[in-house]
This record gives sequence, structure tokens and C-alpha cells, in this order.
Amino acid sequence: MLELAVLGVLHDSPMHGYELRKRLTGLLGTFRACSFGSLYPTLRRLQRSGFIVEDEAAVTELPAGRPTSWSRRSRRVYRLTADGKERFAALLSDAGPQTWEDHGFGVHLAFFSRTPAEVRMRILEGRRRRVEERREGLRAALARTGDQIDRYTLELHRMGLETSEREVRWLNELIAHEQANPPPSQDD
Amino acid sequence: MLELAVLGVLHDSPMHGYELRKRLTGLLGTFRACSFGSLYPTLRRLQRSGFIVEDEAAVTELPAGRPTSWSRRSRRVYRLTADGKERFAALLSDAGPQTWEDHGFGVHLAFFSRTPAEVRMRILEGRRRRVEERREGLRAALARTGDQIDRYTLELHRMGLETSEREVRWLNELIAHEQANPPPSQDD
DNA sequence: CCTCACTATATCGCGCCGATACATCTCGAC
DNA sequence: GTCGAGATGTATCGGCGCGATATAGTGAGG
Repeated sequence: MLELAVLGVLHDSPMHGYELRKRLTGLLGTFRACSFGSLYPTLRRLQRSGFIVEDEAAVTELPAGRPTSWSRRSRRVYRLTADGKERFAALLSDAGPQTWEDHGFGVHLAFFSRTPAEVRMRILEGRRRRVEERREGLRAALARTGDQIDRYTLELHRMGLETSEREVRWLNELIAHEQANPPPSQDD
Repeated sequence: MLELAVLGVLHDSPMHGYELRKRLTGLLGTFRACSFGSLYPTLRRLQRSGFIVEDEAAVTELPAGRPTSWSRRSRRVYRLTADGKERFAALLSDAGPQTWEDHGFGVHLAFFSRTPAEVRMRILEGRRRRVEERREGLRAALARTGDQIDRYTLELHRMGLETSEREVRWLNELIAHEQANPPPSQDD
């Protein structure tokens, strides 16, 4: 998942780790910062696989307003390779179980405008199925226990149920919009 | 987090891993099964720490309707020790950053009726702060980008914002209810 | 009889996180 | 002017939880 996100952000412009992390943090509205402890290892992995390369040139190209010191490299700027772009496209269309989860779905949605229309449908429908399962599970739990359950669990289940219901409606709207719009082939 | 959940479920009655997992799955409405790959290592860890012990007696006490074979042990039944109960209480009141996250909050809420009232408040308020941060982040993102942002990200942000707002309201009700009810000391 | 699904335990590799460390640069306070 | 706080920037380590996988006994139905 992080791999997809990194490739996606790096697809737009070369960048160094620290900056990448800031972009990643805002992505999807996670607001929760992706940790360096996962980012740096991921970058190394991507580099070993040849999906990104360290861009020597970009290091010295500073904001151009800082001519003093600072050219002393301490930043590693990464750039996507051709293989990397291919990999990004492959990951975009690789919709597995992870994709239906909260996090995975959010990441995929962030790059949805670059995702083929038919894959978009697979993802939206998969997510809907996932949320519906959760909704049904909560309905069953609420029906089963009646009122002998403790107050807090009950509250939590009800909140979860409402949230699931709202998300299903939201997904239905997105899916309807997808169906109503440009044919399955080329798009934007 | 899993440690807390396991101790909590085991607190009620001794149980073997497989059964434990089923209970854990329903807990909080996660609906998502906790994997064996984390459950069994957790059990071993708890055992090494002396928080649970393997209950020899319970193995032969089968559903009592299966007298044929079956007494051949293949189930490991675990039981909480005194240390384990202590540990459970300690973890219940140990409200850190993890507690404000979706998953951690859900687990804590599942055992809320066994949580001291003042800790309950700390947890609810911490969660509220967390969700408010997310809400503000999304509001800022929506205000900042106006309409130049891509449709899907916009949709996701709006959905996230609504969800955050609803959860904050829900938390406010819970907190108000806490304040209105039995004094900070002993409770149920 | 054989297969399928369920019960039951266990391990391995890996992704991601939190904590931590360690430099350098910037800017405001004193 | 200088000194410390906070931002910038890279990196590693231990540990948790997950998915995949292996193994094997049991019960029901074809």
C-alpha cells in the first residue's frame, strides 16, 4: 500500500523522503503521518527493485534563494524510472482484499482519476461488499443481544451501523455516477 | 491491543485459542477476524509472562455429549492468573496514543464497563481530540483546494469530514452522559 | 468410501509503527 | 551576537499483527 502511495506521489515530481512524507500525510485526509520507520525502508526497497533512482542533479538545484552553504547534500532526491511507472500502473489495477479495507481503499481512491474505469468499478463494488458485510454483522449483533448487552458496546455498535449505512449510500452514489458517465473505455 | 483484548475475554471464562478468536472477531463489531498468526504468538507471550496458564483440567471437560474418542487433547485451554487480572486492570487504565486510534478505541470501549470512571473520561476526551484534529485537517484541505482538486479526493474528504463531525457529536453525548452520571468514584 | 468443511494449533516472512539517534539549518529571544 | 528551540533531513531497531501455509483429527453427505 505504501509502495503504491509513494510511486503515485513520486509520479508527479521527484522528491526527497522528508517532503514525500508530508505529501503522504495529507493524502486521503489520513492526517496521520506515515512514519519514517516505514517510509525509508520502502524507498530503499523501491530503489533495489529499480522502480526509483536517486537523482543526483536535483540535489544541487535548491530553492535558488539559498546560495550560501546548503549545497552540501543531505537530501536524497528520488525519481520514478520507466519500470516504476509501469509498476505504479500495475499496482493501481491490482485490486485485492487489502483494497477493500479502510486504508487501502483510501489510498486507491486518492489516485482514482488515474485508474482505468473498469478497475474503478471493481474497487467501488468490492468496498461496498466489504462495508455491507460489516453492516450486516452489526445488525445481527444488535438484533441478537437485544438489551442485555452493556451500554457502551451497544452505543459502539449503533454508531458503527449508522456509519456503515452512510458509507454504503455514499458508495452507491459514486457507483451510479460511474455508470452514468463516459463509457468503460478511455476517459479523461 | 490484542493483549488487552485476550485478557479481557479470558477474564470471563477459560478458553482455547480457536474459541477465543471467534469471540474476539465479534468484539467491537470488528467483524474482521483477528488472525491466528497474531493470536497464538500473543498467547505464548502471555503465558511466558505468567499472565495466563494452560488449564489441564478443562481439556477433558468436553461438551459432555462426546464420550467416544475426542478426549485426546488437541486443545489448549488457557486461564487467567492473578497476575493476569492485575495486568488486565493495568492495561485498561493505560490510555496512550494507541487508545485514540480507531482500533484501540474500539477495544477499550468493549471493556468500558470494567474501566474506572476517570479513565473512561480520559479515553473519551482523548478520542474526541483525535477526531477533532482529523476533522480540522479535512476542513482545511477542503477550504484550501477549492474546486481544483480531483472529484474523487473531494468526495473522500467530504465523506471523511461528515464522519468526523458525526463522531464528535456522538462522543459529546457519551461524555455528557458520563458527567451527568455517578460520581468519579465507585460505580457499578 | 471419499471428499468437503470445520475444528484446532502452529510457524514464517514481511509490512508498518513507535522510539530513538544524530546531524544541520533557521529564526527569534535575550 | 549568541544560544537554544524547532524545523529539516536521514536512518536503524525491536516488536506487533497479518496473510499464507502446513498439519491433522472430526463430522456429515454424496
